[in-house]
Amino acid sequence: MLFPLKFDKPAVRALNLRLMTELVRKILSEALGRMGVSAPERIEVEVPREESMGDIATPLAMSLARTLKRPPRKIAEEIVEKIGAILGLAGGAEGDFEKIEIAGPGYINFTFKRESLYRSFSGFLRQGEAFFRKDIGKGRKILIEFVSANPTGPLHLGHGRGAALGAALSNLLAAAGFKVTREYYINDAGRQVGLLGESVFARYQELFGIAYPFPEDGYRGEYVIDIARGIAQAEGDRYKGLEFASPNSDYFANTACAMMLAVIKTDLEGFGVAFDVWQSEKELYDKNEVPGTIEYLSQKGFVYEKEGATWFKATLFGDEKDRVMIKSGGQYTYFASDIAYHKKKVDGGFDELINIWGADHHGYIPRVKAALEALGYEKERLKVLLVQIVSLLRGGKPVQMSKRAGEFVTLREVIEEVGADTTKFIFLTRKADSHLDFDLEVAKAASAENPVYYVQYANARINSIFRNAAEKGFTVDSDSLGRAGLSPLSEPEETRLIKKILLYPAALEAAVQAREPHRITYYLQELAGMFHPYYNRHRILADERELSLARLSLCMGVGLVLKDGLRLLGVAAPEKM
RNA sequence: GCGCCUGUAGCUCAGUUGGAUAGAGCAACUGCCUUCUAAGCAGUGGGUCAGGGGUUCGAAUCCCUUCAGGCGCACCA
Repeated sequence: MLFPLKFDKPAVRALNLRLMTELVRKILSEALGRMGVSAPERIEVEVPREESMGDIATPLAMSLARTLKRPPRKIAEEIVEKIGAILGLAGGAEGDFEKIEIAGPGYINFTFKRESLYRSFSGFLRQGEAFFRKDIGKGRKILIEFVSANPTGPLHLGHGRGAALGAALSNLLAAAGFKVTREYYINDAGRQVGLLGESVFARYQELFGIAYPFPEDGYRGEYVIDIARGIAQAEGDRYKGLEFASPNSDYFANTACAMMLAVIKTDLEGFGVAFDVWQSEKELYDKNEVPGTIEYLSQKGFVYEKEGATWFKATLFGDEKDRVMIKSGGQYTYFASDIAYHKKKVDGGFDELINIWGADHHGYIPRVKAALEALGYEKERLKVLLVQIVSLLRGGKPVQMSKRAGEFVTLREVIEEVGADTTKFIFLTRKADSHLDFDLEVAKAASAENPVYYVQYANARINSIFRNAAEKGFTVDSDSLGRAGLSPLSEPEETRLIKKILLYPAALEAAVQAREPHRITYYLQELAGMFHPYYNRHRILADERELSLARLSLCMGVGLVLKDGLRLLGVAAPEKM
């Protein structure tokens, strides 16, 4: 069943390249229909590398060559012929295309008329943000869990990478019509917090001159002493000389954990990363959700006892071995609470769960997915994004970090040294699963040539132009500029910029679908990389008023996209630099 | 030993989900500020897409294999 072709609808007429690709798809699909060929589910279209190859191209004829058993160019010819007939019928629509031609091994290249591009661009200025947005999510609920660092120490650089990615991805998905919940899971139960508590307890005793044996695997960082001081300040010497046992041990563990968490929250705030929910692991125990979940799995027959421990039959769901939930000593494993946690997530009515984990946890994925499946959910519902290790360098040399001695460079220190925007931008110029070398000297000393400044500077320049334009009596807002005539724009760079801007929604969509914010980063660099040379070659505020107005419109478009993109990445867009 | 990630220009990395002649930024060299911000611009050089096989009209992209780096293979978190 073919859709009705109505090209003169404003929705198609006045929109952007993304819709233009849809227009091309529709035409192609219709052409195939008339040839008696069933169209593929998704007709491939792409932006050709060379400008001379048109604005949009499709390798459709080539991919059909096999099934039709005919030469690609012959197929292309027939498609183009049908398109000619369709456009003739549709009336007015042919006005959008400058030419449609066959090239290379069988590409069909579409070139839009310049006026058509200009019309779309003006529409964009008047529409504003609505132009960028496509409702891809349609209200689907996504829970995105990230950072979730143990509250036993300060955040380090790797956490920062996860934070930057999670925040940007959340922004991106929310902008695309998903209902996003940002969540931090706090591992505030179990052995590690106890160990933190004991470490603090030992330092506390030291403050009063009492030698308390420091726990074997204790936390040796400087911050432990800070916490001990804090407690000494609040409570004085009332714990002096006591044993580390309940209820004192609980007090120290909980207090240390709470204080550490407060530091983490402050650091994340300083990094510009916010969460909607802080989910406590301890709360899962307090509300009996961990034993409850095990019981639930047990009723389904996925649990057994062996050698005094309680096991989950993970192998039934594709994991390589079964996993312990309750140790023979009676304690729950981390995995046990994790099952309960993920049950809570899916029970919350989320259509999709995204976890951002450090790559060193990748071996953990099959068992969590297995647990989800045992709970009755498709494992596809959970998507785990692995963030690779960040190697911290200074001047090309690795910065020594000894976890044993508790010496490591924290996220806060890096932010203080190189700045939050730069740090985020560097994280977001890599895809998550590639290793990342973070060189402090490069990030900082090269700040003049840092890519983040390159992008921000383009926006600052545009704002500077606007200030000057306002002084000269131009009305500088997107609505009035959206009504300016664009026909004075005759430079090839100007058309190129307009096409790039019209491509922004497609870039967003690709980033959303792939769940990869770094695509936005690259897009912005490309856009800025087109604007700076243009600015350098042509005066925006030219002698003729009409030309100035048209160029101001162009600048407005560039600025709007830059600001929107930076905002999604969580990076500032200063008006002056 | 098994599993996952990575390998693209001297360095750091992209590469639109299999398409046309593989890109950018650094670094190197040469130029450009009395005109809207030089955190900028113009120009030059730079490649066995780790190696080898395969799949097909077409491969950096998919499959197999070898090599190299990283990370996992707990009744740890």
